[in-house]
Amino acid sequence: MRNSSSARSPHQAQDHIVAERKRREKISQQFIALSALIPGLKKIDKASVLGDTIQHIKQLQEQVKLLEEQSKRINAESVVYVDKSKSEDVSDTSSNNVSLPEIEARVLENKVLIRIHCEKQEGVLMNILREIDNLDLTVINSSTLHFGASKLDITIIAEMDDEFKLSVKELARKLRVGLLQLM
Amino acid sequence: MRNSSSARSPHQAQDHIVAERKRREKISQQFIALSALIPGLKKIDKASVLGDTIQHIKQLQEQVKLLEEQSKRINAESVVYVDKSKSEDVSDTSSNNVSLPEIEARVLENKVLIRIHCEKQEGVLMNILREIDNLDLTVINSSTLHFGASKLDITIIAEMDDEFKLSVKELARKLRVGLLQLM
DNA sequence: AGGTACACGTGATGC
DNA sequence: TGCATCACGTGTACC
Repeated sequence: MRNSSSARSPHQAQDHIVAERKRREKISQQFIALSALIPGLKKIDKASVLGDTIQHIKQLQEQVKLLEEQSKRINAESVVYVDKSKSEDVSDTSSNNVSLPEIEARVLENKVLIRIHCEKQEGVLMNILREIDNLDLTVINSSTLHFGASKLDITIIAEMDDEFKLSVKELARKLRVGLLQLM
Repeated sequence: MRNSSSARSPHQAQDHIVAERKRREKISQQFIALSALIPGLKKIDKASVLGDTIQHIKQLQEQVKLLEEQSKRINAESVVYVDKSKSEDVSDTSSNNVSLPEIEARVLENKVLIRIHCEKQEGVLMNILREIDNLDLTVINSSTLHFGASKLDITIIAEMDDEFKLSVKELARKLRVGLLQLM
């Protein structure tokens, strides 16, 4: 109604205007602030800001969910737990009980550390050493520890010739190939 | 000006009104959609929605950043390559400096294998053994190999008392806590 | 009552 | 010329 229920004294009307101005200003500022948080925002009209914000939030939430799942996986119980949560998934649901050997290789300058965690078996060490020899590595030190009744934990420190350096990946792969065929 | 520069024919004026209505409706809908994405939102006025959205986005972005860093750490930090045919990417672009010790624990029946790969340092072995003693473990065998000039690779086989069994996770965690405070 | 919040119609501006 | 977007003042409703 033009002027029935809403009677307002002049100062009230002015207050109203000012208040509304302030409200708009606040919202406007937040739109600006929000825009700054949305990457790759080209149009800055309200609808676009809101739309892109919605998309961005969805994307972020999805990403967080994924990363957290991954994080859970890592911290989940496995037979092997490596500190720094840097772990290899060893939990093998589909695997057969005849556990395959685990082979790990590290390279430091021209030295290489090779570690094999495997089933106790006749002649394993010899085969490993032969394999290492094939790779032109010189053994500097080695240790063979018996773990329980059935497992062996072998660690070897070796030296690489300068003219024949390998990446850790290649190394582990070659060792695996060499070892698997005799198990 | 009341009616100088802005002359509008009746249907134009009506179009204007309708268009504006549509625009407002769109924005309004997006506010609703946005509200649904913000957890723990109590007030639903525009200012609050925008404010909480801003906060939520910041929080999400922070979280993503953290998780991604952690993820990088996990996938990159080490030069370790474990077999199981699952290739680890070893490429380390953002590698960090002072490598923390890597602690690994395995449990087999009442035996436990503990392996620590860390910087060469005075008294490391003693501290480890003390820590192991604190955990009521009995050392059966151990090996300390020097890897290059700066690294140590220590492997220990120990026995757990039946009445004090630990999970590998607890074990590694306790060892880490015990070790980190002296590095 | 006094404060807060909203939707509306309207004039202005920029492509 | 139109079309889209905005800020404004205003009426209204809720507590």
